[in-house]
Amino acid sequence: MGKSSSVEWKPVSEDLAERLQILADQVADQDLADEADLFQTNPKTRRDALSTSLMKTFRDSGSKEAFTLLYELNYHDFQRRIYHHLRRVYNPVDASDVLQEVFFNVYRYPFNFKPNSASAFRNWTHTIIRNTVLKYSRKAQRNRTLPFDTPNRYSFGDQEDFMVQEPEDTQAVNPLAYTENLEEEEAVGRAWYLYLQLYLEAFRSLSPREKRVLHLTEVEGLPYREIAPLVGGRPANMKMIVFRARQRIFQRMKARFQLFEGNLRRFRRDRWQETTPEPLN
DNA sequence: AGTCTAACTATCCATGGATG
DNA sequence: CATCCATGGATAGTTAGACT
Repeated sequence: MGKSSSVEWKPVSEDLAERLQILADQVADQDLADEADLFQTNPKTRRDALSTSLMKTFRDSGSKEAFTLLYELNYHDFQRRIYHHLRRVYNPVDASDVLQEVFFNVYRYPFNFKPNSASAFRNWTHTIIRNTVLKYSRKAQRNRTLPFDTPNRYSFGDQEDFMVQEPEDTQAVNPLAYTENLEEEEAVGRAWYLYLQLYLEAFRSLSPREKRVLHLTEVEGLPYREIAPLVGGRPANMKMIVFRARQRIFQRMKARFQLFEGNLRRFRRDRWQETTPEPLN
């Protein structure tokens, strides 16, 4: 059962009922039409259920109007819930940034939403709000942290003052750091490319069935119960195929890395011997 | 040796009752 | 009423033993 907010809901647009009706007709969703009617008679208790319906519509159809309506219906309540979470956070966080990020996440990950109850939207967004507040709080914490050896208190004669911890200037560009980052990026890029090459080589050594199951699991993201009928077998068996395939890939990559390391050591030793002059007797 | 199955553990997430 | 927290369901990951 949904815990609808006690905060008075204020209609953002006067033609809400009409817009809901048009949307329900457009996507031919009777459930949405019904929820829109119930909401008209009792906006206080039916907002969660209507939002759940709208979110389902947005997830399935990608309708921008559905998302706009979701925003209009919920942003007051979201703001209130964000402020509630921020009360327990010590670092300075901008509530409007969090609100924006929360709606951005709703927009970006609609496929994560599972409308299995009327309060599904409320519960789902509760988690998003909490996690977003935590994320911003941690970020603020990091930006306020000083190195261990930085004095946070200094004195002038008999006067003492505490150093004000200012947020870092994220816009500032340090040339040395910029060059280091560039070199680091290139090194990471090369390592990643090598890693992918070895993975591909190991993947090719798998049986066609193993390749298919691994692809369906890791690329398509299907659960085992959906993969089982596609390739034949039971879900438990799919687990084992994936488990074994990953083990094989790991073993093969490990062997190749060891070979690679051995060759590198030999190469370095040979070069050292070539370039080092004979000791004088 | 390779494959399948069942059983167990770990983790995530939604839910609903308890609490202040 | 808002929030906390224990609980249970769903799913993934792992292990062990039976089977071919």
